[in-house]
Amino acid sequence: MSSMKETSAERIPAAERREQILAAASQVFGERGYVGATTDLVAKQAGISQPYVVRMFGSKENLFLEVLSRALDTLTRAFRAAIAASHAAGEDTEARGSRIGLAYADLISDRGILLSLMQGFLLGHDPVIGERAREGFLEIYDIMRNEAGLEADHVVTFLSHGMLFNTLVALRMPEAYGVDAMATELVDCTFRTKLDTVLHIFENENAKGSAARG
Amino acid sequence: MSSMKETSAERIPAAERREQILAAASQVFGERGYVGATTDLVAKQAGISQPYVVRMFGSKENLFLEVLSRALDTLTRAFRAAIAASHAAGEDTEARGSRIGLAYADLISDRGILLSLMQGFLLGHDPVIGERAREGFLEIYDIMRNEAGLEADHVVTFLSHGMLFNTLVALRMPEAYGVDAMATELVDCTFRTKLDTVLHIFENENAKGSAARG
DNA sequence: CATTGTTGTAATCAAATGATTACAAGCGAT
DNA sequence: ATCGCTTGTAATCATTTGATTACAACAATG
Repeated sequence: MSSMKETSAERIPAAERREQILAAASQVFGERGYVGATTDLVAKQAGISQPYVVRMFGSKENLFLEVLSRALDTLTRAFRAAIAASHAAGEDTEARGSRIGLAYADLISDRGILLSLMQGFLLGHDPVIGERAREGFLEIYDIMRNEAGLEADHVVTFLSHGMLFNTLVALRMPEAYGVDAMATELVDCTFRTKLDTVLHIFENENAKGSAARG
Repeated sequence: MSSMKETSAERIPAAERREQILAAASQVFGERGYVGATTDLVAKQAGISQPYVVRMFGSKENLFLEVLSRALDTLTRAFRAAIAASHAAGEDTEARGSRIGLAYADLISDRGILLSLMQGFLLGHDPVIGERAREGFLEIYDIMRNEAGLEADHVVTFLSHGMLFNTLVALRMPEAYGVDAMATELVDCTFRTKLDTVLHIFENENAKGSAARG
């Protein structure tokens, strides 16, 4: 459906190949982190050779920065759309916050986006990636504060839930849903309306893993 | 004062050396993550040779697992102490939640603890570390739910704030305090009563870095 | 003082990995 | 067709790094 290994070695325009690599990198970086991901894994996921990945982006660091920027861009775009819709509907800040929350949760459909962001946030010590990650986080805060017009406390609460959301996804806690009672309750209570989507994603992921092994 | 490079090559009992290594590893793993940290960096931080680190724990993975377990243990101990104190004082669940929150925030005095935990949470894909991290997270949830007696929603809100707390520390956002207006407000609003502690820690860290360079 | 176990390191290994080089193969324009 | 640009890989490099080995220094014990 979405992005299997597909396309094995045919000639494809660089711009299109670039998108494939970015999609693959988003998944791999999101799953293994910046250091844990290898350019070879990204290449295999994109169905091309490792040197091509490096040449296309110059370095692994540049590739990650590009993934980070894309993720940030997708997120800010989604937030601004939600804010515009909220303004058009004449909602109060409470409703606006909820609407943005929905937009955020929708991004889970591509795990790579939220997880690559989260992985970036844990790289604060890195001189270049860390700086970019801080900048991105502050941009999100700024949008909610000054474009959505939410109170500081409201934004902090929102971001808090977002971080738990990301953490549970990174932890693969949904895999324990229905297995462990505490996990089930925690996941239930965290993902709420997006529970079905989340469980569906992890089901697919597990099935894929089993198929690969079997 | 706390843990500089100290003790250069003297003979020290294995048990004590073990603690030094664990303290060093907690810092290094918290800062660079499991993959990004090297046994050599841990060794240098502990003031010993790299092979000794590996031999003492068998493998880097075992070392991380031990750091993770220690961090979890410190945290659960602090929580249980707070819960006991709250019960002794006959507080309601609201006050109990606040008290546990204080206990959590106090752990920031050793950045390694919270950051190593957080780094562990992002390793959900790892068969062994991921499993241990899930188990640890659920143990925390279980304590708050069944020992502190908090409602599920209350616990989720609590954990949410904790994850934002950790994320901002990992991002080194406090370094932008007083520099960037948005960052200042965000940090202010997230760390609240622990603001002084947090800023103090980052000041020391920066000073140490400058001293090392200069 | 020899013996034995503990504490520690220098040297080195093998594997992983990001990056580079050289080269091949397709495709469009003249 | 062939020249030149784009798309792609195989082979290889240099570094990093977790782990291993061999050995040294010291301390306790008899």
